[in-house]
Amino acid sequence: MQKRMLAAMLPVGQSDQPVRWQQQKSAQTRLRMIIAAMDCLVAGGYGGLTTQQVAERTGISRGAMHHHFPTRLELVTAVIDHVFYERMRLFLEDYLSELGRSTEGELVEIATAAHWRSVQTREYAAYLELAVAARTDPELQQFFEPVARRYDEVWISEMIESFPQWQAQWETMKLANDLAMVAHMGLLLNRPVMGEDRIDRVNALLSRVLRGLYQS
Amino acid sequence: MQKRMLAAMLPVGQSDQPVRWQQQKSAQTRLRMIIAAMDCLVAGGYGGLTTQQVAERTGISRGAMHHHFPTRLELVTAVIDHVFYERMRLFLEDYLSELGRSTEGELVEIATAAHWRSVQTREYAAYLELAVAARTDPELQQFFEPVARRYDEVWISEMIESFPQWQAQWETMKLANDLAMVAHMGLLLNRPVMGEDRIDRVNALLSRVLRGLYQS
DNA sequence: AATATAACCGGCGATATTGCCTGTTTTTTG
DNA sequence: CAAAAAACAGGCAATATCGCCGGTTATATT
Repeated sequence: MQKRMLAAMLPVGQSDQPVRWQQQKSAQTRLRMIIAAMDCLVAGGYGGLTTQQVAERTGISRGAMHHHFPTRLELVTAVIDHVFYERMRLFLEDYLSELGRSTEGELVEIATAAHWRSVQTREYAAYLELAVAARTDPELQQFFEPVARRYDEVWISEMIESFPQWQAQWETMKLANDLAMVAHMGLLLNRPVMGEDRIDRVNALLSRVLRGLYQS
Repeated sequence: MQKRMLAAMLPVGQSDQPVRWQQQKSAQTRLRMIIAAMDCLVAGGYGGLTTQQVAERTGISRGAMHHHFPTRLELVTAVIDHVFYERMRLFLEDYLSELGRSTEGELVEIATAAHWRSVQTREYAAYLELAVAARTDPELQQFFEPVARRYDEVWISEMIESFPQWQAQWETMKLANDLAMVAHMGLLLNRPVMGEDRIDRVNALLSRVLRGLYQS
């Protein structure tokens, strides 16, 4: 099931593995640049995503950079695709491994805990910077929002198919997912002010609320 | 009660009203610049808060700007103070007026609805941009976080004193407030993707959860 | 092996932003 | 009324970022 989700979010140009040396090297360099750009986002926000920084972190010249991504926006769009794909991949990897490890326990709590862990990854931090910047940058918004909507749709549809036991109350499932999503994002942004203790209490309340939702 | 809250968040230099013409004019110009800076934040994020834009929106030259705020950071700190103060003032104004208008009804729901309205103001949008930028900008963080913590403390302490009927379960009150705070922030950031319908449903669920919290 | 293609390097000009500086007008003070 | 102080205007150098270009090395094609 997770393969279908990932396939639906796969960045363009990554579907077929390269065989030529140059293609492989090119893909590697592109990936290193995208990861460097992600690090720039985490370190300095969208404003800190500068071509010089990316080139320096990647270890290549700005000339080579211009060869792979002629303009900054093209790099940004590649980062957008990569971030959404990796966000979903890492969540599925973590969630499914946790699902196999714990013999029993509430699925809702496992999924909620996995989601909370997923928002603490570097990929989510980069996504957050892009999402916030897209609200005030029309150029970025133009490329970010469509992908964000597609990611949301894939997430919802796959959630429905992955939990057939709750298919009857899939509206409730969507609602619970939305609440966890927005609450976790808010917790992350308020972490410096709130502190870990209050965050843990809110997460405990959230887990209790979501569990109750499915039982009603 | 609200006077004490506001006094605790009052920006420095605004406690005594100016009497001289020049002082008054200077204060007016400074305020216009701060408001223009807020508009810049809402329009283009923290990166869009540029001295040229502020001067242009205010209608003064960059030279006059340098007279009132020698450096960009000094303007930003003034904006920080103003945003927190206005955020609290607008919430209290709206909440208290709504409290006097509706003869009965749950206090929790009225407060929650008022808080949801408060996060849709221009002042909150500016606060959000500053809060997000402060996570990756050490310079901004240095001035933002202390004020944010003080705002949080004033909010909590005043909440406790304003609702003596729930003083016995003030831990629950803090928890409920935290959940509403983070959920509303997350809703706001996910609005472009989620859409109004899902937001309304999450808000309805949130209201139901918070009401239940106080009754248990 | 020779040519073509791709990856990569370093530098240039254009643009934008910041801080500071000099000069002018308006208000306050002695 | 003259001098001092404050509000305001416009310009200049320093810095940073972006897009682009010519040239170089490594790889692929025939």
